[in-house]
Amino acid sequence: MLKQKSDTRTRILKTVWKLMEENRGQGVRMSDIAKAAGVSRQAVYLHFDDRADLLIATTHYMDEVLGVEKLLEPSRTALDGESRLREFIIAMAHHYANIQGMAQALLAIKETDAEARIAWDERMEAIRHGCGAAIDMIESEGRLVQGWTKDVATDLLWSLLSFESWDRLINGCDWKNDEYVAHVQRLAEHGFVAGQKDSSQSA
Amino acid sequence: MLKQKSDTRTRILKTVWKLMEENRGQGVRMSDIAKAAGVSRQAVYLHFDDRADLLIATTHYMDEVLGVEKLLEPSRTALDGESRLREFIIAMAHHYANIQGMAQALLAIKETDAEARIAWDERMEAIRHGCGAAIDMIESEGRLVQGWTKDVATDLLWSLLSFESWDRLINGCDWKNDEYVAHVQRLAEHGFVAGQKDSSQSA
DNA sequence: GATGATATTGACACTATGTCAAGTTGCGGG
DNA sequence: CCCGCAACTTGACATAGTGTCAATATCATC
Repeated sequence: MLKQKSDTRTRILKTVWKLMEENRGQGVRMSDIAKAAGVSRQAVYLHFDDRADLLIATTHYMDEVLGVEKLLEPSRTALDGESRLREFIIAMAHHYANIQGMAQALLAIKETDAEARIAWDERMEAIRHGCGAAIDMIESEGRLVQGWTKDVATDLLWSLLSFESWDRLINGCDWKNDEYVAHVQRLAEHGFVAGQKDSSQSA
Repeated sequence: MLKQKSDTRTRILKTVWKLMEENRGQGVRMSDIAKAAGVSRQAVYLHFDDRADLLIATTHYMDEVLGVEKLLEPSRTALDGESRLREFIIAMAHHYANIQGMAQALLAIKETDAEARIAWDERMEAIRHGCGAAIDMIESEGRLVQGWTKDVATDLLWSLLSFESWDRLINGCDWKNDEYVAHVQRLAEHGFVAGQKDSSQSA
């Protein structure tokens, strides 16, 4: 691995991103990446340890470019738990749409590569944290539907908002991303937020 | 591929099952299977076209042994939509616990193998059908929470009851299977079934 | 014009899948 | 008894993709 953040390095990262999006993360070989980036296959190994390292570096690059922090801001600055939850779902939906191909690729190699698994799990943990923050806020307002523990509600919400879930609904059920947002918001609010403006059968 | 349902064939299938459970579906090679079954590696190819074919055959064998039909009976014979949903969730939870390792293995190869993908999708479709049946029944009783389409509710429930979701909650969040059943039932009923005995804030 | 970092080229080792051909074992029927 | 078939073994081989290594080329810059 070379030290500097060279031009070539960035070009490789951009290429990986592009190829992963084009091929939904599947069947992209090291040689494909090299060729598309206009370098030799070995040049890739000059900059990255191995395939896993390359993919992980790409996700970091994407985070940087996409500005994940900024994406989550509306959720973090929300004034009440319900809107925090709503905004978080919006943010996740957009984010997943951006990282789709790479996520699928990472998801695949994490089965066989320990480092990739760690990288993936870290990300999942971050999302879980976001879920937890929303649930905590809802609970602190006394609006968590009775019967839920904060932990249990967080786990369930986390599962509902997982990439796999998004992928199934978007690519398996052909939902549009705004449908995903609307429906998942509805289910999450029904399931976890008490005291909504009607919407259940009580009217 | 040989014709008869020989002893060896069954022994191989049992071995695959066992190894998949032991290793959570990961890193099980054709040679491992052969060795554990006490046959040569080539004997495996005498009975099965390739790895994908073998794994798919194993799932069929498991279905047969586990009696999937019987497992779903309580759900299918339920008298109302709400209990149909509850029973379906119980059945899925048990089933997932039984097929865990194999499911993970299939999940992995379906990315690269078209036939495996088809086999997996078929199973998913069957589960979706079960979700749809419960939702239909709930809707026909006029108890589907307002705002849902049958299709949308089915998709969401299907996603909630996916193997990936179960796996995340059981192996990622360390839930016990009865916790899974209880919590997922609760969320599903809150989300989709109107007119429950209170449980929301209206009291 | 030597130095060091960057890149190329081609050869190679490794792993796992799947294929092929030749040989073995066991068993039932003529 | 032995023919022949089916099931199985053995060992060699092709292939695909990853990762490694060594020798060489390019080029800026001091």
